[in-house]
Amino acid sequence: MTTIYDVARRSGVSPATVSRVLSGRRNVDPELSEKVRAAVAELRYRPNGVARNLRKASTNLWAVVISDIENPFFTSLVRGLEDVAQTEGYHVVLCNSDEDPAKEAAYASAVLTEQMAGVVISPTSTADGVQVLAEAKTPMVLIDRRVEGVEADSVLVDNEHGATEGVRHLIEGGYRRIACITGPRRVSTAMDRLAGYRAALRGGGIRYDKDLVRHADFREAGGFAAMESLLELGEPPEALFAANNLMTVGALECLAKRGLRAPDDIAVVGFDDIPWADLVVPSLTTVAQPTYELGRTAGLLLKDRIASPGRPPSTVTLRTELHIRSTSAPKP
Amino acid sequence: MTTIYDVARRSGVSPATVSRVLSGRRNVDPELSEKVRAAVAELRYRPNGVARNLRKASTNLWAVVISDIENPFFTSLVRGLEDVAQTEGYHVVLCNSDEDPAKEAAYASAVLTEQMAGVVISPTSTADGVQVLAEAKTPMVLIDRRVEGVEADSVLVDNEHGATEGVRHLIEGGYRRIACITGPRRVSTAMDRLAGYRAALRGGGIRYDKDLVRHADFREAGGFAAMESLLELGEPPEALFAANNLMTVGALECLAKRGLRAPDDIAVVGFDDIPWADLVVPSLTTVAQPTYELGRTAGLLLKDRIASPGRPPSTVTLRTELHIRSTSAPKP
DNA sequence: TACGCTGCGGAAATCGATTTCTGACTACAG
DNA sequence: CTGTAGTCAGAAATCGATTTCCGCAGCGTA
Repeated sequence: MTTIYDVARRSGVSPATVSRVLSGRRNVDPELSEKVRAAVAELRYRPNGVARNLRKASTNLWAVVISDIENPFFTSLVRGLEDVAQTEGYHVVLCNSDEDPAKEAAYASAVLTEQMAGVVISPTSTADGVQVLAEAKTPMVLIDRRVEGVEADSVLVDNEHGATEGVRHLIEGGYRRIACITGPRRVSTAMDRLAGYRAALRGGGIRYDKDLVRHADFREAGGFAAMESLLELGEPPEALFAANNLMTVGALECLAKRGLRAPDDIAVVGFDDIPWADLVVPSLTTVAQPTYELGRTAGLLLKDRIASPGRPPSTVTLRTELHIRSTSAPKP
Repeated sequence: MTTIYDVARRSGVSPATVSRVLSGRRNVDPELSEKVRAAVAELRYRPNGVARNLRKASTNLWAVVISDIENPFFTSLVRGLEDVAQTEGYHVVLCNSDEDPAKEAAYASAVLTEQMAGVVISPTSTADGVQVLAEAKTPMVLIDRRVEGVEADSVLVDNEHGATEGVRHLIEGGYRRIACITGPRRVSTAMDRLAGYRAALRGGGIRYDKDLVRHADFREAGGFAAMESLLELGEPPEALFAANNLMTVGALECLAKRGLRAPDDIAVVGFDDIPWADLVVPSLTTVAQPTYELGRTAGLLLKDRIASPGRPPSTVTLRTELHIRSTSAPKP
């Protein structure tokens, strides 16, 4: 490998001068500067980033810790983050935690030993890794979920409002027996969306019936099972509000398997958009989150946090958007 | 930050001994060893990965250069890669090239300066970055596409065979005027799938008609436009074979917009599975690629390549799988 | 003329770990 | 009792850049 010393020797200057020419952080005699550039080109010199990182005590890596890149919600979010990272000169390290606190903690540990510049993280239920990172004062942005007792920049979505809007839309369509499949009790988004559901019922003068609510695991299989159990009720629901994309898909599969159709047999509104929702027939009504924007905003916050570590933490809340399609058509 | 020197001082040994205790690469007096461990715990010492990387002249980073993580094909592939990386002690840096050779080259350059351990790359049309990396002898695995003149491990899919199977299935359904929307001429997968299409026609005794073939850009808009142009033919096609997922979606959107339905007005087979293809009504017949497996295989090859750099390059070709669903139902 | 200030290049310290080299000590064979 | 091989701890070199510190030269001002 050619080093800065090789370049220095070749161009008859000291390594310090080479460094100064390349970083442009100090004036250098144009003649020497030219010689250095020539030597760099001739030797095809490429600085060693690791050595630079060591000296500078920082890297240009951001970690993004999410539960699963295959979930379209995170896919798009990561893309938004990567676009910011790229323009700001960072690289993104992808970390799939699979909702496993141990994996989250392992990644957090890697963030620290590898001296990464910052982290964007969607916390698992116990947020083990978040605690470690907070303690180490690593620049960190929480996305999607809040964590009790941790002061950090966050990018959230107005889950309660979004859920309310989705459920209100069903009520306005004439549905009154509306079921809800939400996520685990320990996850803030699950509880917020449930709260939104209840608020909408209240607004519509409908009594809350806890038999119509299921807490599943935010996964496809969980949505499927929850739907099955709802259909076994003596008086099955007329409509369903499902609190994330995977559980919505699971519920739809359950309906398909039973030969039931939306909205004729049961109307459906799902939280989270799914790709090509328009192509699904009947097309799915969703409470869409601005996922790309979520990632982009997280990136911008992280950049600011790194630039001014002392700044008090800020929380950005983005709005959801109700995409009315066919599965929520009003009652005939 | 606490360093190995702090630990050494605290436990009354030399830094060398601390290093040996922690790496376990040499026998150390159990008593000293115990002292070191105690000091590590007390000081909450965490080795500095950057310093280690510098000394060892290698990092534990893999780059994965793909065109767009939002394309489900790559999403799943990246997940497969990350799973291998995790078990092998590597981290994955995500690089979206957007099919732009300049971006690809920029990422290749970053791979070199950051001393990443290896790269998994889906080359853009001119493969600028691949050339740079090949020249630098960086451990590299090509995925999805071949590159002329570059000897490297590759993981490919039997594109020609998959395309043949998909088109043959249409022929068996009684369709004879079958159109094909494929990708750019410079991309190997586009040409291989076109070759498969032609082979199937030949096998079915159907004359190849170049008016029924469109070269688009592998994107949604391109598929849409290509479909429009096919529908404007004096005698429009009875069936369509589209050579990737995004163009298939674009074509379907075009059909939807015109009020045409598959398979009644035009039968459709698409290359690449799409998520929840079963939920789309009518459900889409696809030539599915083993995308997760593709990423996993690439990871395993990369691991081997790093372990034994001298080994001659190997190519793994995986099989596609025809998923017969509704859009290709036989002609009545 | 003397003094101070500025601009710029080079020597050397520095970042924090790993690893080579050296020397002390032990054990065992002759 | 001596010589040799083997173990293991510590001193110091090392990875490759950046940056501090120092010294020299040139210029302006009193």
